Amino acid sequence: MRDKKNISKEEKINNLAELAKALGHRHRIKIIKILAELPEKNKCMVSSIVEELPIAQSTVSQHLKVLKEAGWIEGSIDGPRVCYCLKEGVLDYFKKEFDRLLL
Amino acid sequence: MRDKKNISKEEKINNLAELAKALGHRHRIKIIKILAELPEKNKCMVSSIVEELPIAQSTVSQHLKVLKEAGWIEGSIDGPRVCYCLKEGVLDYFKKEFDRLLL
DNA sequence: CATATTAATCGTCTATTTACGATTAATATG
DNA sequence: CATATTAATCGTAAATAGACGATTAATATG
Repeated sequence: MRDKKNISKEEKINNLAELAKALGHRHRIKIIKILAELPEKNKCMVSSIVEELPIAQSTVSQHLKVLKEAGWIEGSIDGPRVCYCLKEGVLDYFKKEFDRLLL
Repeated sequence: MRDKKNISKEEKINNLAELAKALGHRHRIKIIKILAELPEKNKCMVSSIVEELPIAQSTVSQHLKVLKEAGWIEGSIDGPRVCYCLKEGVLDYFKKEFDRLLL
């Protein structure tokens, strides 16, 4: 989900596939869920996410990278911390693309 | 998406993850698209799907297996042919679960 | 019954994914 | 400045995924 404008149908399929693939792991769904449940516009630091998952910090970091590269989340630096949040509108974007492609 | 009733939240996450993971490949999205665009209640034989994809028959067969096991599609035997269709209501089911879990 | 058609499965190869601990880099703090 | 905190990256191991051609199994058909 790099750029939403001017992309071909084929690219839309690749796009949706990449988003779906990134969604396709229980720990990553959990991460998205955590971020989706944050109060409006809030961000969540990595250590909080790590606490909520039964896997190592380095593994969480890898999952965050997958989600970021697919376009689900974005991070920002806050001192020695890094905070993540869902990309604006990404839940709707995913559903919309799913609909447009398959319904 | 084996059984939609009486499953825990954790199982719902696994469920959604499995559906999303199966959706997360361009050729499998194409297959779902082909089946989604069939006239009401129609089925599509494997050879037709193979024709529409740039990969070998055996590979298509593997993708169909992934989609079937995740609960996206079902197959029925018709003479020497096998015909597939989307599982009834699966597109809505996926969207509903996505919403329930993440919105 | 022999042959053709159709699709699943097998065996194999290569690439990717998922996990971990260890290390590194960046920033805060005493 | 030395140390602590935080998160990314590295290296690695094991498992899974995705592709192929060859084979198999099941059913139709001449």
